[in-house]
Amino acid sequence: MRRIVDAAVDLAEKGGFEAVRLRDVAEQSDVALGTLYKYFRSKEDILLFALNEEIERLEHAMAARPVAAGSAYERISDFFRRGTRALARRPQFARAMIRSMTAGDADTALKIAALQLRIARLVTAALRGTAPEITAPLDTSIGTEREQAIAFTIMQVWFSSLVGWAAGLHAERVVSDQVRTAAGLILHRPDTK
Amino acid sequence: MRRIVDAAVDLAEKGGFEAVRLRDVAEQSDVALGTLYKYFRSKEDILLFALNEEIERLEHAMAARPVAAGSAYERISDFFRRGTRALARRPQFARAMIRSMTAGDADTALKIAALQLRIARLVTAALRGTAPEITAPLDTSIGTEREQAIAFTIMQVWFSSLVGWAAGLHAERVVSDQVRTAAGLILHRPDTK
DNA sequence: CCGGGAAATGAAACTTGTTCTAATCTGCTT
DNA sequence: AAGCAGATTAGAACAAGTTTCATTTCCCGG
Repeated sequence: MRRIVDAAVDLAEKGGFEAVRLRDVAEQSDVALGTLYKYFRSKEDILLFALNEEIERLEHAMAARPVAAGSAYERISDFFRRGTRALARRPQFARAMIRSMTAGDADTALKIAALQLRIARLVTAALRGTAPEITAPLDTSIGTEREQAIAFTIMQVWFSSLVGWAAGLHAERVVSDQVRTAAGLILHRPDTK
Repeated sequence: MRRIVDAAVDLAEKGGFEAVRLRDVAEQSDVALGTLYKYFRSKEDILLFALNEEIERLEHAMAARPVAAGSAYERISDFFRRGTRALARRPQFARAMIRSMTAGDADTALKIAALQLRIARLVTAALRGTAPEITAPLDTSIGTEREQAIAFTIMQVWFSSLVGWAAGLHAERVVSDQVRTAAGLILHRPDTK
């Protein structure tokens, strides 16, 4: 199962979503197709599992080195810049994961909702300038209602922008810029630039 | 070609994206598969063509009855409520179109970028409280830079929310609410509720 | 009326995600 | 050691998007 995910990630890094042919994944991980489908319901399911691990990594990185400097605007900008950078470092792989997020079947939608919560916790922490409590149960709500609304809204902007990036519509920097613009509008930055 | 789109829309209304089987589309529109692929590059291409027509319809509706009442916040909320309602009226069909938007190949990405511009023009018009100039060329920019940033940001929130709705994650009202929340944060509404 | 070329057709082939099946293997219990 | 349950395998089969191709139809200038 670890081998399955590793093989899928390996293929995704090389050629993106389409390159993750399940027959290849099965062969490269020394597993039969049937076994693969015992562990994962679909191709997207495998990549979402990988995405989950990436988010865990991001959680630990943010817990180890929280964005502390400056205003809320600066912290939010920095947080998403780091997150975007982490994705753009392996563009094909990131594209594959984003593609999996937009599959749109009810089955994976629930898993994505859970991922959203995890990220929202990180965003809210960055907004408040505190370290995220990554060991707390997911339904522990932090921040005021207003802070949660801000975090969620900027996450949505990030998601939209990432989808555009994944489709090849614009570059990594545009993603950071669009998020920063949104943060500026919400957090009353004078120079939206 | 009209027949092709009509057949695709008909099937999409009944069963969503998966129900649009190209063999069925071909049969229902009395056309061979090869002909279908002469006019459209892919399944998504057909549905994006339909989406384009929907946006045209929205343009005319907004030009005929522009949202004029109240504050910028109220106009924006009303605009997106109307847009969301128009989609939710034929949920399966809307899901299919949204699914096509997230396909993520470079080919369709450009078409989607053009659609974005069209909608952005409507949003900016709603923001300013003017009627959209739907006959002007698309690259005519209206509004200040700040207005364009606001329009674009709220569009991104709308898109994210629609993707969630299309995946069955939440109801139509949640889409309107999330957009309203974002508009409230940006346009300084006291009662974000 | 005729010939030529563009467009459409029908059908098969190919690809890849997903499912199914019969055979085999593995570890555990008695 | 025998036997059984459950996991695993190899491989076929199926579904649907996409491509290909030989043949037919259609239209139009001469």
